[in-house]
Formats: sequence, C-alpha cells, structure tokens
Amino acid sequence: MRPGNPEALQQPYDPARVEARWYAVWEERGVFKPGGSDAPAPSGKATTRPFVITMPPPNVTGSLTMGHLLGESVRDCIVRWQRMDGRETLYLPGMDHAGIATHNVVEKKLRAEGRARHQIGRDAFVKEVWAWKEQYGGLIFRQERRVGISPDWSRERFTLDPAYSEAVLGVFKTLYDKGLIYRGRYIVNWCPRCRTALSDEEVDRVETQGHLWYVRYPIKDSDRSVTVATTRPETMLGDTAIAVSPKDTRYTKLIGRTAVVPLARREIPIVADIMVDPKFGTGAVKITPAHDANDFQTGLRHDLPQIVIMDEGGVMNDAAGDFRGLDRFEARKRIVAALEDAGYLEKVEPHTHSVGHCSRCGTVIEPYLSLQWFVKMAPLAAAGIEAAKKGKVKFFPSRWKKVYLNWMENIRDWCISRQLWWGHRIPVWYRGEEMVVSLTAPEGDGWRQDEDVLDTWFSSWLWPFATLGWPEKTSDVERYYPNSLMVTGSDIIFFWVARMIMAGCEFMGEAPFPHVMFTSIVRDAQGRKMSKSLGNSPDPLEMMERYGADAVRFTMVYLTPAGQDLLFDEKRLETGKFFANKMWNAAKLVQMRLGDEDLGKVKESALTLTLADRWILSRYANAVKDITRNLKTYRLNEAANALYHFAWNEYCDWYLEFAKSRWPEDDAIADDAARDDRRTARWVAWKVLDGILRLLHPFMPFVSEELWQALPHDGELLATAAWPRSRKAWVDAAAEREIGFVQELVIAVRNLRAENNIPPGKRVPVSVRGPAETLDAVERLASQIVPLARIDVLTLARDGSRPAVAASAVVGRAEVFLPLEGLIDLDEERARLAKEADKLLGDLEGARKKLRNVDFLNKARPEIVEKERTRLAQLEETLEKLKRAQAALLGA
RNA sequence: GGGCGCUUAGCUCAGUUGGUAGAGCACUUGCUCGACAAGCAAGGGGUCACUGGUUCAAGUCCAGUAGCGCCCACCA
Repeated sequence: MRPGNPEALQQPYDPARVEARWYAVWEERGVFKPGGSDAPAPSGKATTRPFVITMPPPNVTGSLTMGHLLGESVRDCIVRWQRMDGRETLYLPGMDHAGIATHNVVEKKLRAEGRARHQIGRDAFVKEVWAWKEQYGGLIFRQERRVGISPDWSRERFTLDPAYSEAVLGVFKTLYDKGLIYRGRYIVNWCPRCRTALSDEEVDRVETQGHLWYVRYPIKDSDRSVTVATTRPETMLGDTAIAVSPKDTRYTKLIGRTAVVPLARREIPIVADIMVDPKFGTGAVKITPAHDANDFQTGLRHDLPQIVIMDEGGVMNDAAGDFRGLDRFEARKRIVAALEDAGYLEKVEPHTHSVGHCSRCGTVIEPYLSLQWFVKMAPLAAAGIEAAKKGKVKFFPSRWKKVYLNWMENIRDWCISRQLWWGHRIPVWYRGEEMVVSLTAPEGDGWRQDEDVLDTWFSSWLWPFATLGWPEKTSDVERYYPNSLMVTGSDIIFFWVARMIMAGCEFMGEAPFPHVMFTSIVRDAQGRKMSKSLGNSPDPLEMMERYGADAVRFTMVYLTPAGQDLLFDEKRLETGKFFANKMWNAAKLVQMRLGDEDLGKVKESALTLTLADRWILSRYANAVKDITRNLKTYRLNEAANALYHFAWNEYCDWYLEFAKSRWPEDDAIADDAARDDRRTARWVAWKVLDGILRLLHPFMPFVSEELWQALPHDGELLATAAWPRSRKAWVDAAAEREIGFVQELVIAVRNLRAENNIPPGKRVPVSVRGPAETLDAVERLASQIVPLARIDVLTLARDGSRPAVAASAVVGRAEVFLPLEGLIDLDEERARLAKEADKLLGDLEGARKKLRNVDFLNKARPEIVEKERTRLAQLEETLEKLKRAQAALLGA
C-alpha cells in the first residue's frame, strides 16, 4: 500500500493542471503498450487472448470534430477498461491519407497562393501534400493526446507508409492475377470539378426540382415524329438511338425506322429494349450510351456508337458541334432555347428527381464514359455475407446487420482508379499495346506507369491487418489478428466496414473483428452532422480547454445513446465538468478524514460494519456489476449513468453524510469503540472511493488517476490497476431495505421542516409513533437519522401518544411528528395533508381494482401479487394515518 | 419504389427479458451548518404522437395512421 499525497488536492479543482500531468507518466511507464498492464488477470480468464482495437484513421485534412472525440472517448473507455480487467491490450493508432479530400484542400491552398497543381507538376504537388500532412497530422496527434487516449504510439501507421503502400499495391496485383480486378471503358460517376472518377459511395443523391423536357424527334422519310422526355437535354447531342418497349403497341410500327436528332441532324435507329418503362414519359427514350449508365447498357445490347460530347471539365467538346466550348449547364439552356425556336420542344414539365453530387465538392456528377480500373465485388462479398449470417461478425446495435446484408447482396463493382496525384499510384505499366501489373518498373525501356492513383478506401480496407505488418508473417499479425472490436460511425459502414470485412475474409481467411460497434453520429443543434467541411463542430481543443478533457470525454460517453444520434450542445459539457469537481471534493473530504492509519493493513473481517457501511458496500457491489454489464454490451451511456448516480447520489449524498459523524478529531474520541468505529468508517469510505475511482478511470482517466494517487493506493498507477469485481458477500438486501427506511424518514423530516419554513440549521424535536418493531428499528438507526435530519431530541412514542399540534408525515408504518406549536402554519399544514391524501387515494383505487381482478390474482406471478397486496396494505395504513393527522389538526 | 429510426417533463434526451414513469438543464423555495455555490436541501411539472390488438398487466410486444429524419435504388 502506498500512502496518498495529502498535499495533492488543492482547491479549487483545476482540470488543466491535473490533465497536464499524467499523460507523460503513462507513456514513460509503457502503460499503452501491449503488456504494459500489471493488473492481475481475473481468475479463470485466459490471459493469452489480447484485446485488439484499431483507431479508424482520421483524414489528415484538418483538425478533429466532436464526432471524432466521441469515437475516441468510446474506444479509449473500452480499451482502458479491458486493460484494467487484465487483458493484454493493443490500441493501434494511425492516419489516413484521404485521397480526394486532401488533394482538394491542398489544391485550394495552392490556388489561394496563385498557383495551380498542373503548373507545378506531379512531384512538386505531392511534396506540397506531404508538407501539409506533417502540419495537420501533428495537430491531430496533439488533439488525440489531449483527450488522453491510450494507443501504442510506437505502432502508429499512415496509409502511405512504405510498408503499408507495398501491401496495398500487392493486393492490387493479387486481385488482378485472380481476375478480380479489371480495366475497362464504362460509365462512371465523374466529377467535372475534381476531374476524377468516383465510386458510387462517393456520390450524394440530392432530391432536386428539375424539369422534364419533351422533345420531338422527326422520323426520317415521314412527316411524323416521336417525342421523348429527358431531364438532361444537352445529352441529346450524344444520342445514338431511340428506344421503346417491345410490348408497347403504340410504337410497334416505329421499331426499325430511323429518327433524326434535332439540332445535330444525325440519323439514329429506333430500337426495342426491355429497359423502357412504357408508363414513364412518352414511353420512348433517347439513348445516350456515353452519358448515362442505363443507356450504356442499352447501347451494348444494340451495338450502338458511344459519342462523348464533353471533356473532363464538363465543357462541350467538338462532338457537340455548334455548342462546343460551352459549359454543360449553359449548353442545356442554349439547347432548350434552340429546340424551342425550331419547334422541336413539345412541352416542359416540372420534375423532381435525385441528382448525384460529388460528396467532396458538391458539384453535380456527370455519368461519363471513361477508361477505369474496377474490382469485381460479388465474389468478395460472398464471404462477407456468410460471416455476418453465421454471426462471425456481430453489429451493435444489431439492426445494422440488415443494412449491411442488403448492400452486400446487391453489391456493384467498385471503381478504384482516381485521376489524382495524391495516393497509391496504380502499379500498372504500359508500352504500346503491352501492359504489365507489377510493383516495380518492368525491365527495358519505354515503360510508362499508369497515371492514376487508387481510391483511398482501397488502402484503408486493409487496415486491421496491414497495420500489423501484413503481408509479412509478423508476430504482430499472428498475435493481433483478428482484432477484437471495431468502433466507428455507421456513416462509413459501406465505405469502410463492409470492405474491411471483405478484405479480411479474402486475404486473412477470417473476418477482421467479431464485433462492430457503431457510435452515435454527432449533430449540431440543427441536426446537421458535424463535419470539417460544414465547419459546424466546436474546436475540440477549445472545449477541452474550457471544460477539461475528462469532462468532455465523460459527457460525450454519458450522452451517447446506443444506436441513436447525438445532438450536441456545448452546455451539456457542464455535466462532466461538475461531476469531476464533485469527485475531487469527495476525495478531498475522505483524504482529510483518513488520519494516518495504514488502511492497507486493515482487515475487513476485523471491522464491525455498521448498517450504513453494509449498505454502501452492497450498493457498490451492485454498481460494479451494473457498470461492468453495461460495458460488456457496449451500452456505455448506461454505464456512465450508473456510475454517476452511484458516486454522486449514493456515495456522496448519503454515505459520506452518514460517515461524517463517525470520524471526529482525536480529542473527541470517547472510547475504543468510537475509535474502532472511526477506523471502520475510514476504511469503508476509502475502499468504496478507491472502487469508484477505478470505475471512473476509463471515463475520466486524468482526474481519477490524480485522486487515486492522492489517496492510499495499492499499485503504481490507476491506469494499470485492477478493475473491481462485484463481491457477492457484500450484497445485503436487509441493509438496503433498512437504509431505504432511514432515507425516507430523513427526507420526511427535512420536508416537514422545509414546508414549515424552519431554518435548516435549527435542530428540532421529532416524535415517531408506530408498531413496536418499527420503533425498535428507529431506535437502532437513531444515530444515522438524528444528524441527517438535524434532530435534537428523538422521541419514540411507545405509548402511542402524539403531540397535540404538530406537522406530520407517514413513513412506512410509522408516523413522524414535528411538535412545533406556534411555529408551524396550520393552514398550510392542513392543505399539505389534504393534498397528500388526495394523491394517495388515486394510488389506492388502482391497487384495489387490481386486487379485485380474479385474472390478475390467478395469472400474474405470485410475487407480483404479493407485492401488490403489501403495497395496498401500506397505502391503506398511510391514508389512515393521514386522516388521523388531519383530524388532530382540526381542533387546533 | 424499398428499408430503417424517431415522436416520453418547458428544452435536450435516457428507459436492457412487459409489473407503481427517469436524468441533466431550466423553474420555485430555503441554505456562506468544517468536501464541494461547479454546491446542499426541499419541491412543482408527463392521458409516454394517435388508433386498434395481444396480455391479468403495455412507454415497453404486434398491426395500422400521422409528422419528422436517415439510408438504399439504373425516377429517361
């Protein structure tokens, strides 16, 4: 046992001072490294299975948001708990190069400096991005440490680390060799501003109020025409057919005829195709294979030409004839006008449809025909689907399983090439018609590497094992794969979680983690997700400055409901701040009263525990069980709640108040019994506080460590001390019942005082009347009751008498009287009693009705019926007593 | 077009096998009694969105309705 430091707890509590102290200590002592825990393993638990969790690597694009902070708080809470529980823990940190996102912010920065990436060239640009990474990566690093998370920093990874990059490129080659990666000209989501292809997941669909333009296409060698409806009239310049449904009798005669594209005056065939819905629009569809995914497929079926009419910036090209050089939206306007002028526009209808936008810059996506690399996903998804169905991967909350499966079962191929410079350059080499997939340049001259880089997620989907040194057969891979848990936001379930599961199954033969826990999405007051791009997240560092890291951590976890979003309001951080302060002061009180006894030498068996002691130990055992159970099921908010209320409302509000009268100064000690009782109170107060600090540590690591060190403590650091176990021997239902009665009695007296405006400092006489066994109990508990209720003389009215004029209340089977003739306001007291009685009557009626119900008596569980009977008797007795009290006041 | 979530105190939200409705903030009243005013004590405030069903018993389970929000989908 180490002595506490009595100088430590200065007033007032200053989080900044405390929080500056411990992080370096933990790091120096290697607490964060696997095996850094010296906590004894709980008996019966295998120590060989480590607890492994990786940090979802934040983007290097900027600073963290409150959303990140929630994730970090949740993860670290679980990690610290597991570490204290005796598991070897690995928490692996890192960062993501975040391809497009970073690319864009650096490009923006260059633009602000009057430079452009194409001017400075690829190498110089990449250098700029690395410089940016150093700057902002450093900021994120500082933020993460400030929150107090406990990862093994020596294993920090970046997705562009040389070894990691090699793993990424190796995976490309492996999948290519297996035929799961292919290159081809297909319609992709193209962002004309970023000038790159995107995956389906990187496109945000936005309901947009647009128009449906009905355009008349003349039929060749006829004076008739066919009308088609379109939302993007500018694409007509790339039309290569008109399609109708084969079942649509209106158009049967037209199939095989030739139509003329207005303005372009190009002749195109009219074909029958199953993709056409006769009920939509006119039932005739213009086909633009190079600018629409559906039309592309139709085009293949009918062997239609593909005419690309725009360049990579969304500007109309030579194929657009008179409209060349116009931006696509300007072209739309001009084309509509030209159609109208020429009499080809039949009508315009308002039309709401969803339009794809680039999730990075908001630009309207252009379906664009281009040569890209793809991953064939269905074969990879199969194992991921099975893993979830067989329960190898479980989601918390479980409803996400359905979302996951739905996406996986309808998975589409993944476009992984990006026309950017920041990222893993595609390991493919070309020379004329030759193409080689290789991590290094092929032998010989004239080879030119693919210009594109890979989608960021093509590297981060390997995170659970590439961070461990894979594909090398490292001991880390051996020991730490699969990981134990993934904690992340549901917003990246497809981007990342699903793909990690697929990659794990494919390359490691096993899902990367058995559990996925989704944290709340943190939203602002308007319900918008907090994000860097919106700039609606408070600065985490500022929040921690203002409230303390402990407070921010605790509050975020305390507030996060399992499976629901979290509407963040800065004011809520006070909850954590005030709680930390409360714990500080409670510890200060206990420390002041501990004296110089070596509590480590005290044996529980040698102590005579009072009722209050047995009660708090019982409540403590219960709290440990409750908190641990909630942690195990990832209901961290419930765990935080239980801890908060046990520590504050039971330990501070009641137990410490009970204990106060038992630890007087030495010169006030009357005899050995009093001395023993003082020692008992000291030991229990310390023991339970020690437990509270252990329970608190995962939530508030700094202040709990500080307080633990200030008190006598067993072991070097709280961070590696053992997680408390719930001791069955401490569970004491009788003590809980009896203290329950004491509390009710004390509250009743306090209430009588308050209602009658008796100053809190003034001691009052109290008389209690009731059955003998109740009075015996009151007598036995008097030492607990008297100081808390501020009673001067406690009279047990065994003769059944009551003061003539008194305020009264009913507690259990007893009546409590405040005999204060002349002091109490009789009218107010009468009104209060009447109101009480009124409330009781309602409850009473309900209970009676229930117990008259034969079905209830026969079908409800016997203990429920018994409980109801007891309750009814209680209510009746109470009402009776209230009535007597009312009668007594009548004559006064 | 599918799927999911939410609707509980003035506000923001908890509520884990159905068994007397909870917290924080806000509000009222009173407290510088030897840890804490970032506090203590006492209190007011809710037909748990609506309708129906299952059940002895529903905030909790089922079905439907309304409003809000989210996700998915090749809505020319």
